[in-house]
Amino acid sequence: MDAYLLSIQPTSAEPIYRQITGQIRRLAAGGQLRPGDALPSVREVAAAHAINPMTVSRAYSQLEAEGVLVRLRGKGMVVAEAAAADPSPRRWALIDPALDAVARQARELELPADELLARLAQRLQQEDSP
Amino acid sequence: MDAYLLSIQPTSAEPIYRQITGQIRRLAAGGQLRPGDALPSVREVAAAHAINPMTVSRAYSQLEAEGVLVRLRGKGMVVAEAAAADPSPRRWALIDPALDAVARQARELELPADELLARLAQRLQQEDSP
Amino acid sequence: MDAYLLSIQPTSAEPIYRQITGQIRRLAAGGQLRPGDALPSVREVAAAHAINPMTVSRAYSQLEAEGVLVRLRGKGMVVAEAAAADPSPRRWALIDPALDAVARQARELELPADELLARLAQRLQQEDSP
Amino acid sequence: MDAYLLSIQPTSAEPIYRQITGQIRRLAAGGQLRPGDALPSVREVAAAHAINPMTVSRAYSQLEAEGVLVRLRGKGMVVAEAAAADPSPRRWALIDPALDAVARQARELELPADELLARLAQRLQQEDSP
DNA sequence: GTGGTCTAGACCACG
DNA sequence: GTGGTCTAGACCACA
Repeated sequence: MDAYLLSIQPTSAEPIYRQITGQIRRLAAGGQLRPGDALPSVREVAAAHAINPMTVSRAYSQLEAEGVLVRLRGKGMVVAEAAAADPSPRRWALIDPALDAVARQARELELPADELLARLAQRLQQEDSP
Repeated sequence: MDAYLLSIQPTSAEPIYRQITGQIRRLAAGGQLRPGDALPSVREVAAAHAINPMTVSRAYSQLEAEGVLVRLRGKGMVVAEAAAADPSPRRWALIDPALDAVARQARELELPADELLARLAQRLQQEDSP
Repeated sequence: MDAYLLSIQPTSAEPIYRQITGQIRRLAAGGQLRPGDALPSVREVAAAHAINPMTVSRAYSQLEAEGVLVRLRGKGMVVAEAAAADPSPRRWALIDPALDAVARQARELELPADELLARLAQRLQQEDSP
Repeated sequence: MDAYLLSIQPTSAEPIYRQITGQIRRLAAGGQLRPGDALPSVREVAAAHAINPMTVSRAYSQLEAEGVLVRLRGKGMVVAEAAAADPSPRRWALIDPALDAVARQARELELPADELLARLAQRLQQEDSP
């Protein structure tokens, strides 16, 4: 995995270390990161995104505690065997909160369901191609 | 408006005051809160949800600064005249970030677009009826 | 809970933050810390043991991620409802690794079982009284 | 001594080189490794457990520095004459820290002494037979 | 008052 | 080379 594949937005309200954990967690659950795949080193990620190594280290440590990554001493972090692509139900569980939030906000804004779905469909297509 | 119409989850990652401002802002933008409508008093909201009155007050003050609410001496806060239901484009802008997040997460999880849309559609229906 | 009830040994091979997490985890599992009990603030613990607040904060955050503690915004950390005293089997699971280590080392050292048990029994009594 | 008699767990929290030094030190103190006994070569151990030869070499060097092993040119490492089975008091000293840890954890978990001793006794028996 | 986050820099442990 | 740990200090967000 390339350090630049992570998308870090330092200005976001979401803490940097949480952006990292969330993305890696989802990439592993979705199968784009497979058991045994090596992750970019803490220093690589830190340099690539101009952030502090400890911030990256914190994210990796948390993923290790969750069982998503395992530490190979002296070699770095790799995706854990136990973190093979999640079965469908567990993957949906990871996106459920975001879907709930969208539905609630749409109801509060009284936005029509059909157009909402159309807008989401458009985004899903756009991001598929590139 | 009834104090209990607000949905507050103290354990959520989203700060309490932001849950309040977000919901009121969207209810006003969507037209469910109309100019002149009275809001529950700070004490009512605080008591109803067992949260700190200062937190509610802070949310109201921020909405006042935004022009969504106005403070009527002795009567409390009411929805501002200028906060009539937003035209469509501005309303969509309020939900765009949440849509972006869903699309990005779905791509990372490699979730199929059709089922994702079906799941969202289901939630939109469910929440419409009750 | 008093900040001084934690036993911190800065010279130990075990990292400080792990000493904290281990002790709190076991005290909650054993019922000496009950759901709702407040923990000493990060700053209190740091001052009491002359360690860096961030070290304490790191331990608390990890316990929150595990579900042992919950954060009450602006108030501090309390023991989670879900962290009521563990049933017996789960508590034993927490000490199993240490028991395994003792048994393995005793076998390697060819130490007699009866005297080993006697020595452990003695320690268990000593620590019970004070 | 056979290379496979060492029990190495690369994922353990205990560093690999320390697993090696600890086991050999205890086997020598307990008399299962006697002065003059040959140890498996660095390459054998490394191959048998799929670990880095440097790690094994480092463990051996440390044991040599302690006087547990001696390096015989062309023959490899053998147990030192001075490393005859330790007298009882010194052997107990090697297991004391582990006993202390068990006692402390048991107290924090509020586990009953009698059952704890029973569980340890069971492990000591089980591991004696095979 | 509470905890959260990040930085900068140091030192260590491991392979 | 790898990650781990800790410190010191700053600033922020929340209640």
